[in-house]
Amino acid sequence: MAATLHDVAKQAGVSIKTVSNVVNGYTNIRPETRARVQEAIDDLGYQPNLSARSLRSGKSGVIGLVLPELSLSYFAELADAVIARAATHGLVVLVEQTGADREREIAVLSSPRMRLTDGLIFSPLGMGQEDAGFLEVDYPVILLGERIFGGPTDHVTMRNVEAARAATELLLAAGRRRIAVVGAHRDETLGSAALRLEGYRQALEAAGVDYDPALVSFTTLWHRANGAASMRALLESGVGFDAVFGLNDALALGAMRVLQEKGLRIPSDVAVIGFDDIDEAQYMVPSLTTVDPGRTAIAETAVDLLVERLALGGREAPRREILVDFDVIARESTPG
Amino acid sequence: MAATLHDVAKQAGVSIKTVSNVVNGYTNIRPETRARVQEAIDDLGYQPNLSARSLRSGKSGVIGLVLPELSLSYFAELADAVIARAATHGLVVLVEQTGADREREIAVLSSPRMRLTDGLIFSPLGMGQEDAGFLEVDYPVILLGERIFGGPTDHVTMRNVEAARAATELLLAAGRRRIAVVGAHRDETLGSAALRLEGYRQALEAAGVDYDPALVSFTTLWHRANGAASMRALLESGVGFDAVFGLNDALALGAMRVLQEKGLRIPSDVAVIGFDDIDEAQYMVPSLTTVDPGRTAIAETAVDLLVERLALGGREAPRREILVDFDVIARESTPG
DNA sequence: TTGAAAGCGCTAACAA
DNA sequence: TTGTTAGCGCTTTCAA
Repeated sequence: MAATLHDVAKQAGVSIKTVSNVVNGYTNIRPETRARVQEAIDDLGYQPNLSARSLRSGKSGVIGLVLPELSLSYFAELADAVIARAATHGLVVLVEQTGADREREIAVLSSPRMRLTDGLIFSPLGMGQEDAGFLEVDYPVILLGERIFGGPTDHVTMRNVEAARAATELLLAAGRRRIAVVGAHRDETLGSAALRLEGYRQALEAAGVDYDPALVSFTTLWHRANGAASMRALLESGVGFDAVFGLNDALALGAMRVLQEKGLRIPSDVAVIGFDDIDEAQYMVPSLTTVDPGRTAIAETAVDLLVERLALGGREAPRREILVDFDVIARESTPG
Repeated sequence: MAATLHDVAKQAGVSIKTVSNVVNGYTNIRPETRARVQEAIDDLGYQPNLSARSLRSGKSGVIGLVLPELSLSYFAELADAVIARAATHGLVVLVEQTGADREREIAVLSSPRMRLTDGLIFSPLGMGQEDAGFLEVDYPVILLGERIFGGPTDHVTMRNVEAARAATELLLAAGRRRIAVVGAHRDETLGSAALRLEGYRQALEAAGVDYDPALVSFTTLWHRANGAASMRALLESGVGFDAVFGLNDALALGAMRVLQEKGLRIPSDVAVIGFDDIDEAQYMVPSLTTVDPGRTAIAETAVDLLVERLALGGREAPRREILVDFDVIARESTPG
């Protein structure tokens, strides 16, 4: 049986309160008392019971991270950064996967399973603007991504439109005019896909290049396999193109694989650019030009905002909308 | 303020025990009572307080997953599978990263931060056989990996030696005789690196091929970057080789990148095989021949074993050592 | 500076 | 079938 505050108090010949004070590092304790208590703690191998502490204090020291799936490299690297940052605040992270499914995303927000977290970092992929109401919960939520804007919570996101525009402009600057897009979503006006497509269109328009819908291929989840399938469809459709904008890196890498299967050279025949700057992008052949959307900054900002909310202890504070900076990283898959 | 059992009981005009019974799905309740209680629960939006439940019952419904880092695709995919399997048991997963650092691995085992987990799935990379004693803790631990054998806990691992031997044999069968190894660790007799190297040596010996230490390159963490660096060193050393065994996929992919930079053709000049079968392996150009070490089976077995231990409620049971099956998956990076 | 005691919300033993 | 009650281990007033 694990030792409790009582056991320590008895052994040290002090009251339970004094032990608690020592454990929690309060200052006003006579040094010899502290020493005696500490000795008893070490002796008994006392470890505080976090459930009891949490019940009493209303805080568990656990935050939740809700994301589509860890098998998507972007989210794995995001989770890595979130957990690392949380650790610097003394917080641990409970990770939930939703499979990008709207129902599961909504369910997790009111799930008793998540009730022992003090707050949530929430990255939906299935919910849409019309679901913003579900974010009204009685614990702090930091929203990530671009499925919902102007919701009731803090929000950390990237400059999708500007970044996608910059990516497209890099291709245009290289003289490419027939730029295919892999990964668009149908009937969306919000979400990463829609926003990045918007950036693409803005860049075309600014350059005086016509938008050709035949160059845009649609898919659902942004896996490598879907990038490969989309590229096959584009090639079979016979529509000509001299560049590809993968709306994320996994799509771009899947597409690149198919281009090379078909004997097309990158970047001379077809230039390729991605989005996310996942680690593997730089080890491909050719290495993938991409956009660093500020993933680490997003993760760290999200944790920091959540910690601030937690410190508020439920008091109201204006919601914040944070946009992190991006970077276009030129590698071998684009000319120049 | 969130509703409690008391509030629900008052509203429904029953005792707190009855509400508890309804919440926990006990059977012996009159239907109309149940209905009345359920109505009050819905009405008040009652959600059980998990800290209180956990304090009282001694179980939190949370398991811990301790791994080196989520940025390594192997561990991201492992975590994905662990979380998914845990969900089928109604458990949530707290993820901790150790950075493959021995001190941090040891620390996490006795960390109060992990005290609210019911048990741990523990995948060390820094600890060694001599640290087995640290695994003697008063909660269930399922050990993963091959750093410690014969320890006090259940253990789920892969057939490293046999799988590495099979991988090497595939290269030998293709007529390769100068097989370089990327990712070996110095002065190790245990651990994935040592075991896979052992499998490599066994295959060579069985085929009557001499072991040439000059073909073995050493590194630390199994990142793509280290695979690339090792391959550069091998090429600069001038030692001739016609095949490469990357001790994991990330290393193999990093190596493959450098081979192609240098204008070597895969597999005609140099065949490449990896280990792990991470998702991206099949989208490389050429796609990577590799070993599927049974990652999903490991994850699911680990969760199931932990759930069994949890059900035991601390009663003794013989420790188990589980070896999952592997598969060699031939793709384009090897001939034939 | 330290102690006594209440109570966080729940489960489970026991009673009715 | 339902109610009463003790107490899990801790933090936190309030008092000494």
